[in-house]
Amino acid sequence: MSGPAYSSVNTNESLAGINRDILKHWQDSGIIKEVMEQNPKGPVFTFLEGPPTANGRPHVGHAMTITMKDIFLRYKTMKGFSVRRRTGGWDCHGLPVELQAEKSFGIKSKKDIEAIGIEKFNAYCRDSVFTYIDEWSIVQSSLGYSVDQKASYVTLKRDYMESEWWALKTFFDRHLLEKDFKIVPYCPRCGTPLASHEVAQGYKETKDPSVYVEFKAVDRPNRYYLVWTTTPWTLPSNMFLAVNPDFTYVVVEKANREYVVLKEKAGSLFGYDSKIIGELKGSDLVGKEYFQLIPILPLPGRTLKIVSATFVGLEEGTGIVHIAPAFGADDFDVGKREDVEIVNPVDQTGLFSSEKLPWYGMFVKDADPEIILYLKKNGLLFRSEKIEHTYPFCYRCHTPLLYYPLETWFIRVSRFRDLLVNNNEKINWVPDSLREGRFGNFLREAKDWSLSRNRYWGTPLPVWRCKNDHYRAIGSAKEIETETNRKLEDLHRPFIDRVTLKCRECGSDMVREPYVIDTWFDSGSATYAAMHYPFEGSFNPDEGLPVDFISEAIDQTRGWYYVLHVISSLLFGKPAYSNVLTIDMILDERGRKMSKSLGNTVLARELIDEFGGDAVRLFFLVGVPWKTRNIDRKFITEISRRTLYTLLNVYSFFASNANLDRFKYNALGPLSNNLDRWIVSRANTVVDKVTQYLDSYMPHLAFKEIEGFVDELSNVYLRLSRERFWDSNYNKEKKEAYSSLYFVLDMILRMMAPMTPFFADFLYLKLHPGSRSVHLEKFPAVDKGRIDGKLEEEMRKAYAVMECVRRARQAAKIKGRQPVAMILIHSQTPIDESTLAAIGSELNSVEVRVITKDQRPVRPKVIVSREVAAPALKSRFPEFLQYVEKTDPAEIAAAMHSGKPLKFNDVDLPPDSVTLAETTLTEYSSASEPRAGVEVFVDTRLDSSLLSIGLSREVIRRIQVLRKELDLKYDQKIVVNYGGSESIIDAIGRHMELIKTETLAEELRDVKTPGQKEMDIDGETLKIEVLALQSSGDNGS
RNA sequence: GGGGUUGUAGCUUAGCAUGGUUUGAGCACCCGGCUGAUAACCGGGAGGUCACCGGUUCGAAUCCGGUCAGCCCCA
Repeated sequence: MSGPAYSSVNTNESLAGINRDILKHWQDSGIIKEVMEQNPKGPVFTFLEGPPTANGRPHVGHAMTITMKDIFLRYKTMKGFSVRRRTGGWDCHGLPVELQAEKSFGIKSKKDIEAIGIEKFNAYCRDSVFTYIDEWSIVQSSLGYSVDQKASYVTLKRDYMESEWWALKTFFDRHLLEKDFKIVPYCPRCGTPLASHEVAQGYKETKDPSVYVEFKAVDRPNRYYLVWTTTPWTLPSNMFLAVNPDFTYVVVEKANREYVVLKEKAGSLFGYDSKIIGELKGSDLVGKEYFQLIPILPLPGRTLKIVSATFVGLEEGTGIVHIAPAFGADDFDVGKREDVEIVNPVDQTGLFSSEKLPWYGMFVKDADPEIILYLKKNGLLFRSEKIEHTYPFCYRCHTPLLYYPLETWFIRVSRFRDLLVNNNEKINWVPDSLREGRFGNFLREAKDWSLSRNRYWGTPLPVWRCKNDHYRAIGSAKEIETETNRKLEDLHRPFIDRVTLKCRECGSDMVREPYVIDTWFDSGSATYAAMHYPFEGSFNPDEGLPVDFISEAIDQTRGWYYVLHVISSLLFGKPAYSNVLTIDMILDERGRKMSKSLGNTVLARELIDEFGGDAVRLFFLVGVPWKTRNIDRKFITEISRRTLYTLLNVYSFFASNANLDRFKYNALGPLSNNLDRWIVSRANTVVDKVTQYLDSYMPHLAFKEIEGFVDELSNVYLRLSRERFWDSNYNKEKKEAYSSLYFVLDMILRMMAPMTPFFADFLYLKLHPGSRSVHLEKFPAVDKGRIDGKLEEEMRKAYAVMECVRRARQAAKIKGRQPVAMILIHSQTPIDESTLAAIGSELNSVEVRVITKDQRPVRPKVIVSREVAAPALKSRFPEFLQYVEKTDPAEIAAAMHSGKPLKFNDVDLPPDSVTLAETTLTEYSSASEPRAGVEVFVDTRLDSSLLSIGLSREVIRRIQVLRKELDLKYDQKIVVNYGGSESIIDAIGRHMELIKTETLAEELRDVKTPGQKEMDIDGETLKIEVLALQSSGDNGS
């Protein structure tokens, strides 16, 4: 004989334990690989992993992106897609890695690195990027991330870097990769420019000087241009003043000097009674000459003059801007436009390097006070104060950054703004607002990409140069190998630095430009470089781009999303991806950003160990993914209990009953019972919605739908169906009930498989003892034929009736198990009586009747509005009250409906003096549910026979409680010894058979025994003892 | 300083694109009930200036403008 078909579950099983067991099952039986290789012939769905760096530990935010990605990988697999590029990826290069290496070596500068040797330094970097690879791997697998970790792309690999070289050479040949002299954010202590995202990390509140200085005009003896700056150290390098040609400027007279400032600023600078002696357009000022403010540095062969610039704004300063082309991007552009030679008296360590200056050898920021003093002495200082603002500091050594002119290699992104914007239109952004918002805005003003870094650990820039300034880009390792006749194992520094080439133009030696590239170029190249394109044939941009799906956190809009988009657009002309799901940050329990300094970072591992992967995944599914959310451990428990433990119990209920009846699921045939047809209809409706939500990348809405359905299954369907499952008669309808419950459970588990992969598989395997994994199954398809919208609507109404009955009973203090004689139901829309039958057991009434509006047991009631009627009637008001009380409300109602104003003793009553309402007849207790349009009336008159049944129900329940206390088995037979007050004994006597069947009692004995427990039922006494019957069927376990 | 985004009960949130009874839920809390799957459930209660100010409108959580705060990005 075979055992039970459906194995039992421990309803207290820990989720973390389930996760571990299922993971082991997957690993032992090769299911993970099998899942990833599903549907080889199916339609293709391509994913791309955004590569993290494994030199840090995965935190809760990483867990969330993993969850989001995996949901869609699993969903698409179950929908029959062949999911491609299902691999991880690791970002390996860059300054943060170097920083860790420096710390570990205990060094601080580039000189130190070169003293150690680049080879040794880079070897350390290479190892350190995988410091936490094991922890990442554990987190990924314990979250169920279904990607091939072994196949991960790694940006430090030779093949990967070689593909980037190919791209860079392509750009070089198209004149998109060029060397330029530009202003870059630069750390004078570290001797390197910083990437914009690095700069962003270092903004701090700081106090800086805020000075207004006077530039003397050439054309008018006493005229001065008033200029504001927070960087006095740049004043010796002033080469222009800039005004906005569209603004209006005024000339203010004060202490024998004429000052030119923006009209709007005259009041705040000179007081509102200042003497304005002239007004000029900005364009009138353009071209005017002025004297050098600090006449020390020579300005070769030119005069100083005012230029026009639209970046001059109204908010800050005086409307006249000091321009030092060496120290600001806007300034630099002016210098370039005017075609002047840049004056830069500051060296690469941030010290004044011109011996002519009195501040020679000082760090520029330290020279600020001295310069202010100099200006004051020379009568050029109008005002000097301090302001607080944010300024970028080096995130590594906290030195204030300088905007400094350097030779840098650029990618000419700005020429392709239109292409970038057009390609953006083809992307499905979730949430939609990013397309036009943050991302779109950024594209419209896309800047040239400053690509080169004066550093060590990165993909080397593959450009060589000879002494005659001929340049050549290399697009493959082979190109070098052929030319040098030497094998090139590693493309990194310092090995690549040793490669010299012969110049094709002049024959002289070429050496490599000594830069590495921005590490963002690495990750942004993932589309093609991960496939070693074009050196291998497995990827073809015509078919392989855009990839179908990527998903990252919001900070990647300007990060990975951007670089992917730029590189793909410039290289292949098309967008890199077509669907993007973006999530926002998880904050700490108090809503603060997680940060190392606050020590409030939550590691992914901690959470998973505590709650299990499924519970953690569920937490991410509640609420809108692209809104910040606070981590809430109590809620993680709560959400899994609400859904997963409920399902566990539903299964447990199913399994224990189905096994008793030896039920085995075969197929879902036609259903005769309304409840069964209803829950199956609901299941299909839910599948339909969930499918739509997942297809539009709204996982949270999909889950919400399932969550609500699980509740409905447990608390409506099962609650109302329990009696049917306990029926000893194993008939066709009971089989249908089992089949329905099984069918619905199966659908739910398959829908949840992408969301809670472990738990869904755990129960699925129990439901399908022969199956290998739910993840090898299909996502449930909607059976439109099973959807009955009208029935669903009817059930909603029936459920509302149930709630009303409970409320009405409670108001009349009649317990649920006390039967009543009559319940009347009125519904605004027709209500189907067969649906009401489904809730019959809950109503517990001898008779249930649907009535029309007129049949309701109510009478009209007149309500007098005292605050309206009393002032009109004055002393007659009490008389009026008496009249209303005595008169038939119907009479007053008729008068009100006549349309004429009401009168009382010849006094006109103001409108709204009385209003009509209804009152329920005293024999009934009523309740209504306006949204469902139903109203119920419970007959509160209980005769002795009803009360007697009620009492016997109470007795049954007490016996059941004792059974439970004794921990008896389902089918354990018992004997009951009872006693108590007269009405109880009478009730037991009258309903002996009912009590026996309900409690599995062989015998009820009216005797006094010492073991009897005494209890109180609404003032009546019941004494009772339950004894297990030692029968032959007792097997003791 | 600029751009984006969010702000609804102690907590998690629905509603907002298409304005319309008293802003719905869940958790936690209090009272009552139910319980032969459930740490479940049901009824009731308390808890909301829908961040704030102003505008449009007969009517605003919803549309518009501004302010404040958090977060992201940029300078």
